[in-house]
Amino acid sequence: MRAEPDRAPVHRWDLSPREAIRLQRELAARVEASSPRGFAPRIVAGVDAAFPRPRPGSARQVVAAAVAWDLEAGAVVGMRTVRRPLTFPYVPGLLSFREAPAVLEALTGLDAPVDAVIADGHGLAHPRRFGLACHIGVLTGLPAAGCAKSVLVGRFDPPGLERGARTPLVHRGETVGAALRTRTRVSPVFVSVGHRLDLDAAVRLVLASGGGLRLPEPTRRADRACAAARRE
DNA sequence: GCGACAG
DNA sequence: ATCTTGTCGC
Repeated sequence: MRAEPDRAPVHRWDLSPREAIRLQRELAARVEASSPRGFAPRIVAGVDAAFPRPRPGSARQVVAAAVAWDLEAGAVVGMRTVRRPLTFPYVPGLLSFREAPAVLEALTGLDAPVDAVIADGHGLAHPRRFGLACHIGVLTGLPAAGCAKSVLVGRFDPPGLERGARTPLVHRGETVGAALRTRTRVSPVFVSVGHRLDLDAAVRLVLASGGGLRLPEPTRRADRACAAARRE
């Protein structure tokens, strides 16, 4: 994604957990849960982060990667990795404050026109309806979906065993995502809306990006890129 | 008060 | 997420 000349200014990241929660409540109101008219993504970016064990004496860092995947060509058309000092602890529900700063730099540094983003975490399937995917979506303005490997909040019944089978992920009486079988007989992933998408579109995006493996191809590539960037 | 808890 | 030994399957 090419950095826009006049993007909305980003907020600060050096917040206390308490301030972070307050910010989430504010930004949650900006999430749009409907898809753009005629939404037909061609290039989807997968983003991921890793945390190399700190070398004795040095500070912890976060390695983030963004990979642009062309759905039509089935090929990587852009990639970017960044390393930044780690400034926030892992707190369930506040993952974006740990990963998003680096992820956003990798994403905005991508030299390709991104149509949508898939983050490895939740979107609306979050205690305050503002998971990592929402944060990335709202700050970039891009349609975004969350694709997590395990649940943070909500309950679900096991979906059918074939690829594409899905059941609702429900939290406090509302459907916040879907348990989706991306591969026959393999444990489901949890898809939720990040921004500018409805749940069906998010599910379709994940299925369209998953070449038969459990995780979407863009996400796998981003994970692989992080692994490669870890030791450098 | 006791569990649960994305990555 | 990261660490970490052995084990199972293609």
